[in-house]
Formats: sequence, structure tokens, C-alpha cells
Amino acid sequence: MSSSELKNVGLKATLPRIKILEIMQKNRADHMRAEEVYQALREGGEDVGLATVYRVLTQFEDAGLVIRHHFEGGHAVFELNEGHHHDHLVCVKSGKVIEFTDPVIEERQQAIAKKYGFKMTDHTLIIYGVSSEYQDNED
Amino acid sequence: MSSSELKNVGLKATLPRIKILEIMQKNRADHMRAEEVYQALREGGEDVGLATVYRVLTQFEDAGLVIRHHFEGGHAVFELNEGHHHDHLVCVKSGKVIEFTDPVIEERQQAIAKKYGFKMTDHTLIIYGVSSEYQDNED
DNA sequence: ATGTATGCAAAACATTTGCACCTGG
DNA sequence: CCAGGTGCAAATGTTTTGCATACAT
Repeated sequence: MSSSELKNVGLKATLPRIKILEIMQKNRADHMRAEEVYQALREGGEDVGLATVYRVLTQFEDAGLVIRHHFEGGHAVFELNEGHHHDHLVCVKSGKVIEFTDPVIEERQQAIAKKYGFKMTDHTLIIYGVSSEYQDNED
Repeated sequence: MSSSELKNVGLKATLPRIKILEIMQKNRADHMRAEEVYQALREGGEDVGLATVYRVLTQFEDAGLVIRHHFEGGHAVFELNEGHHHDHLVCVKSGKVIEFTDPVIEERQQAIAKKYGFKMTDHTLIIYGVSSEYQDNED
């Protein structure tokens, strides 16, 4: 039950919040836009407004439950924060997203921030490419 | 003169295009928003519309003259494409941007894409942090 | 001249906010 | 019950587009 997770982060367990958290958990593999979460709610028969979806996702972000990303395309995508940091490999043909981490890269990033006198707070690495299934398809 | 650079990429050398390219070249160190380019034009006494700024920057991107980035904040920033790839270190306090490249990271990225069967087309690495001048300021 | 580029205003999106009403603890 | 949460509609900020006019070649 997701209501306890909400209370743990200091949020009242309201129906919209519970449903939105469930949707994010059910779609762990995806990186969803606010609009997509809204659609999922409506398909589930829930009568929640889009404005609430935005408000709740922002609260979830502040609470550390989700992470907001700015990939290409003028809109944000959200994913469940599962604690472990990772980077992204995005297929430019299919939109498929693979998550990975590389200790060498992590370490180099720390070193670079330090070299320039920065205290690193966060970082984003996105590799864009063509996944194997699409490499032979000449569009 | 920037008109020849425009013709080289197949764009007619019109006044708005020339002026916008000059502004991008003059502000090499910055990553400018469309609105900022527009302001710079007006300050230079040029009567160019914001819509044209967007159209021209998009054409420049298609022509490979500039690169469009989506840092945080719901808007795109543009920088002159100087050929050499680099990543970004962004100060979350001041907005200052430092460019860098790290051969170890570059190589690891190639390796990771390969490992997942991807043909890498591009990548973006942004390190967010607090630059030295801001680290002692407790807001 | 003539097809393309531009300016302006309106449209299209993504996201936020004001406010009256509803709901969870 | 009552503070906080929600829905709706309207506001905001960014980027795109339609169309009549202006310009580069």
C-alpha cells in the first residue's frame, strides 16, 4: 500500500496522490510525462485534474519520491526514484530508455568538478544512439 | 564577414541571419536563450522579431552552426557549434557554465553504448554544482 | 521578377495559479 | 471540524505558425 510511503515523506494520503504513486510504480521501466500520467489515471477511471498531476509530481520530486528529467523535446519526464543513481541510454529511433551506471565515469565526474572548484550537487549523462533492432532499417 | 558562412551551409545571407550569427559569435562563452538573442538584437538597434529569432536559430541548428541544449528551466539555450564536442559544468547558484571534455569519459561512453548494442549518435553530460565563489554563502 | 524570409499577431503547448469546493485525519 | 488538497478555468512562459509584405539574388 502506497499510503504509508506518502506519510513517511510527510504527505497526506489523498486519493490522487495514492493513484499517481501507484501508476509510477506500475510503470517503473518508463519515464512518463505529466500528460501520460494524467491519461493513465483517466483510463483507470479516476477523475483527477491535470493541474493536480503537476502539483503532485512536483511534491513527489521535492519529497525525493520521483526524479524529473529534461530530455529533448520541451517537456519534462518523471521516473520513480529508486535510490540508486543511474544514467540513461536513449534510442533516438524507438525512444527506448536503458539505465546504467559506470563507476569510472562517476569517479571522473567528481574529479572534474573538483578540478574546477565546484561542489557537485548532481549530474545527468544521456547517451543518444540507435539500438540494435533499428540499425539495419534504413528509413 | 558571416555571410559567407551562411552561404556555405545553404542559407541566404539575410540581415537577421547575419546579425544573429554575429551575436552568437560575439557571445561565444555564453549559452543564450532565444529571448536573450532577441534582446541583444534590439539593443543593437536591429528590428528583428522574436519569431524570426526562433526560426533562424532552428535553421542554424539544422545546418550545424549552433547546438540547442535543454538544461533545467523550461527553455532551451543555444551555443555556437565550434566543432569540438564538450560537456558542461553548470553552477546552480550563478548559472555560470564551464565547458570541458574528458577522454576517459568519452571512451567509457563508447564502450557502454557498444555493450548495449547501440550505435552512439550523440551524448550530453551535465554536471551541476556550486562554484567556489558561492560555496561559503549560506543563503 | 520571384521565391524565400520576415514581422506581427494569433495559435499551440507545457506548466502554474487563483479560487470555491471537497476531503482526510 | 478545519487545514490542506483538489478541480476547473484562466494566466503564464515558451515556441510555432498563418499570412501579407519586404528582400536577396
